[in-house]
Parts: sequence; C-alpha cells; structure tokens
Amino acid sequence: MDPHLLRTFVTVAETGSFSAAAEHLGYTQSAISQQVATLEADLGLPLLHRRPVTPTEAGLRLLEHAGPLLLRIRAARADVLRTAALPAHRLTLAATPLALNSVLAVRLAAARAAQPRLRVTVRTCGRDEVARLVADGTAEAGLADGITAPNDPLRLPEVGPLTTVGVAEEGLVVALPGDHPLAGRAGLRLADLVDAHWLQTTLCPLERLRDLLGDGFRPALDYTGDDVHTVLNLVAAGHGLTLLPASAACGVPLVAPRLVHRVELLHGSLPPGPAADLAARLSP
Amino acid sequence: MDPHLLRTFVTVAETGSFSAAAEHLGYTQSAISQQVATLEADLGLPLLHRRPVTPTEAGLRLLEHAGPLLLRIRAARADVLRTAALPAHRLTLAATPLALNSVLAVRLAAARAAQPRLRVTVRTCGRDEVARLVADGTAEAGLADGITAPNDPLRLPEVGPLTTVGVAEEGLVVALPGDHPLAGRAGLRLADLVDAHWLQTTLCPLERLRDLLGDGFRPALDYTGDDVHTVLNLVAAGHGLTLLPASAACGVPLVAPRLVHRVELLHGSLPPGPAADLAARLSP
DNA sequence: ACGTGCTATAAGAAACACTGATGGACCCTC
DNA sequence: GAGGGTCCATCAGTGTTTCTTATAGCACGT
Repeated sequence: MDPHLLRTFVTVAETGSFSAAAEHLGYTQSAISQQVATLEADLGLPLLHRRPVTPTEAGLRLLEHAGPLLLRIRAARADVLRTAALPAHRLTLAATPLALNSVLAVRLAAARAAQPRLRVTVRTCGRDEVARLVADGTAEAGLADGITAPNDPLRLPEVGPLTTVGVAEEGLVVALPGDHPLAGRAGLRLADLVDAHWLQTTLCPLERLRDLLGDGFRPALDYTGDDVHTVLNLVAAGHGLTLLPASAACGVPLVAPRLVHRVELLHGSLPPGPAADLAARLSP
Repeated sequence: MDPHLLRTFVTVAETGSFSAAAEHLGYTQSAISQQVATLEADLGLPLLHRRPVTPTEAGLRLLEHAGPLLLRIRAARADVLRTAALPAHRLTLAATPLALNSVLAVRLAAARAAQPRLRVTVRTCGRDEVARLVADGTAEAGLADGITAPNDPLRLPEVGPLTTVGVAEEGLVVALPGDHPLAGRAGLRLADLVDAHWLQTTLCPLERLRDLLGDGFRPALDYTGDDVHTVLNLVAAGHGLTLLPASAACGVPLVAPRLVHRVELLHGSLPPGPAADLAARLSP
C-alpha cells in the first residue's frame, strides 16, 4: 500500500492504459507494469482487467480509498510544513460561490483595511475543492456554505484535523418563477412543496430534503455547476424550485422546517500572523 | 511521507527512544536513526528533539496526522481484501456498551436463529474503537451509540467509506440520585439543569450539552470508562447527573430539548452472505 | 575519570526499482 | 489471412536505496 504504487494505480485506472500512465508519470511502460504487479501481489488480488484496462471489483474498492488517502498525505505534509512557514503577506481564500456573501465580504474588507500590506486572492470553487485546497495548503483558509439546521455544523468531507467555525447564518427562501401560484405568499412550509418539481443542485440536494421530510421532491433537472445566476434563470424558466439564502435571491421565505444557510470558515493550524488575523476577523 | 517511515516515526515518538522502537519494529537502531533522518530530510524540518527524544512542534503536527493516516491505509487494505473473502461462518460484531440494547439483542437473536451455523462474537469497546475495528476488518460490523437530535446521524470518526445506518432510537432519561428533589418529576427540561453538577462521560460529554444550551453544566467528576453500572453508582452516590437511554436506567424522562439515544450500524461493503444478512436483520 | 546508555555516522551487503530489449496477444487493414 | 501496429508482460542488467555491522561521539551517573 505504498502511496507511490497507489498513485500509479490511480493514474492507470484513470487513463485506462499502462502506456499512457507511464508517459503521464514520466516512467517507462515497463515500470508501470511492474508497479501494478507489485501492488496486486501485495494485496493478492488482481486490481485491473487487461485489454481493455478496467478496474476489477477489488480495484474499484481501492480507487474509492486511494483519492482520499493521497489527499490526506498531501494534507499532512502541508500541515507539518506550515509550522515552519514564515508569516506571508499574501494568502489565498478559497470560497464556494454562495459563501462569500455581503456580510463576509464586509468583514474581509475590514480585515484587509487592518493589514494594508496583505495581498489576498479569493478563489471560487466547489465545496469539496475548498476543503482540498485548505488541507493541502494551497489556500490558507476556506469558506464553505450549505443548508443545515440552526447551529448545526455542515458535513464537510474530512481531510484531516482542520478547524471549522460557523461564521454566518441566514434564512432561506424558496426560489420560484414570478408567475408561480405561491409566489405572492409571505412564507412557505417545505412540507407544502413535497409534490413540486425541484432542481437538483449542489447547494440544495434533494436527498437532503428527503432526509428531513420523507419521499417526494421530484427531480426536475440536474444542475451540476454552482453558478447562482444560472440557477435563478432555470427557476424563472419553470424548470423547478430550489432553496437559496435570502440575500442571494428574492423568493418566498421558508418558515418550516427551521433551516438556515450556514457558512463555515475552515483552516489548518495557523501560526500567529496575517492568516490567523484574517481568520479571527472573519468570525463574528 | 512513506507510511513505513511514518510508522517508525510514530513508534519512536511513542516509546521516546530510537533503540526501543528498533527492538519493537524488528530493525536495528541504526536503521531507525536513518529512517527518521530520511523523513526529516524529506520534510526539511526536525521532527524530534534528541536526548530526551521528544516531538518538536512539527513532529506533534505530524503525529496528529499519522494515526488516522495509517488507520486509513489499513482500512483500505481490509476493504479491498473483503471483496475476495469467502462468506465466513463466523463474524465479529463490535459494539459500544449501550449500543446492543434489548431491541437490538432480540434482532440479533432472530438473525442467529435464521442462520444456525453462524458463530457470532460480540466485542464491547469504545466508540472510536468500534469504527477502527470495522474499518480494518477485525469486525464485520459495528454498533455505535450516542446522543443526538431525532433522525440526526451520529458524528463518528471518519475512517473511510463505511456505510452507517440508524438502527434504533429511544428517549433519554436524566439519571439522578433517588433522594434528589427532582427525582419524582414526570419529565425534566435540560434548561432547568444547567446549573447542576454533571458527570463527564463518553456517552454524555458536557461539551455537547453546552453546544445545545450555552454555558453551564458544571463538571462534577470525569468518568473515562464506559460501564453503565459504574455510572449509575456514581449518580446514586450524588457525584453528578447524566443522561442515559430510557431502557438502560430508571430516571426522569428528558422532555426538552428533543434528544434521543441513537444506535447506528456501521459496516464496510458487504458481499452477499451471512454478514450482509446479519446487517439487514439488525436494521429495523 | 570511567563506564553505561543512548544516537549518529561510515562502509559494505542485500534488496529494490528502474530502463531497455523482447515476446506474445489482440486488432485493424488490406 | 498475412502483415503491421498497439499494447501489456517478462527478462536481464544496472544504479539506487535501505538495510546490517561496526564504530564514533555525546551526556549522564557513579
């Protein structure tokens, strides 16, 4: 279970070819063949079918583990190196599209004003990517958002000992097309919308809603990106409903069950310095 | 970041001695010294102070990562090997002390009755240990319990892609000494007990209660084991209060906030066979 | 001062992991 | 159906890595 062999195995599985993996990793095809053979011998099981190159059942299981495992190794390395890093005057903040809302943007402005020499790069990406970037040290801190019960933490992928703090919570609205019969209401209960068609999005996965209220929430259209503007257009065009934070869209407030849009700040161990200061100022 | 070197580093840090680690791992002291040096060179940082052998700050960070990392590697290996394992006629069920309650014990009996040839070993251990045993394949399935809001999953340590299913939930009681002024009540609200002295136990950590209701819950006595009988004796002797599942103790039912004692079944990918059958029968 | 217990270093031996060459299986083309 | 191309497995050779053995160096207690 040498990570080196694991990485080779993943590359072979991804490219579907020993030769391509060899080129990709800068080895000869022979080396790749031997590495895979070593891994298979170690586990006592074939991991790949050959011709065409396809993971076996055991290989699929291993692939499921390999990604997080390699990520954690990078995360550990980054975390150790952080202890010796000099306080930098530039740092990267990774954030999901809805995480850096107006409240947090203002706090970020205050933090920058307090440290004029600090150069900040904000980088938008998906939720898992935020955790990944923070873990492996590419970003000094991250902001991730999600829908949860008040004061409940988000369920972020675990990639090591990261600190997570809730930094903002706000109510949710149901986004509906302007001509929807319920559009004029003052508040809506999720239970009343069980039979509606819903968009399947990253922020508002239907599985999560079904967990809360049982079956229903018929999927209308899957949206795998994370652009709010696009989602709003889809809603307006009648593709389906979705939940959004109140500040991101006009819609009808969700009154029951009590759910909130929550933003969490995550970071590794921060030595005193600009990064720690930024983290402190982003917290309420 | 070779796991091999990592394991050596952990052993050295644990034993506080290169020589002891060498003996422990079956190498010469020289090899250990070189392995640690290699790891330090790779990271570019000293990880251990020498004489006495003590982790540096960077070493402490690495130690925090190393345990989970090595566990995940074992877990990955076990998971892959499971795909090829023959359906066994004996299996181990790891369970926390309060997890295998009367309801689940009955279901377990039904499962065994349905498969007379199956030999089951039940093993009691702490919550983290349950996850560990299931992950590394020592136990085919595990039962872990905890206090949570209704239908909310427990927060178990993540050790890889394990399946978790809630299999039982029941109400909680506040365990109090028989002569306690509140002992006769029909129900209690947690908010009324904020100022009482509480036992700090694995099942009912005070931090969790403070999360729900703010400060308070003065710690009376720390109990780090997990034996219910002992806890009840401590409560009866007036050391402090604690929460227990209704079926495990007589006490005053907790009516607010709505919390439950939840038991979850966890297992890796189970190929059809006795283990999968048992898992199915333990679910409600 | 000296012995004891510890880690670091040097040198040689064994093990390992790579490259390059070759062989066999499959597929496509003609 | 023969020939050429592509792909993976295997073999032999080689350079590197990683051990063991032996020894040096350091701190501490007697």
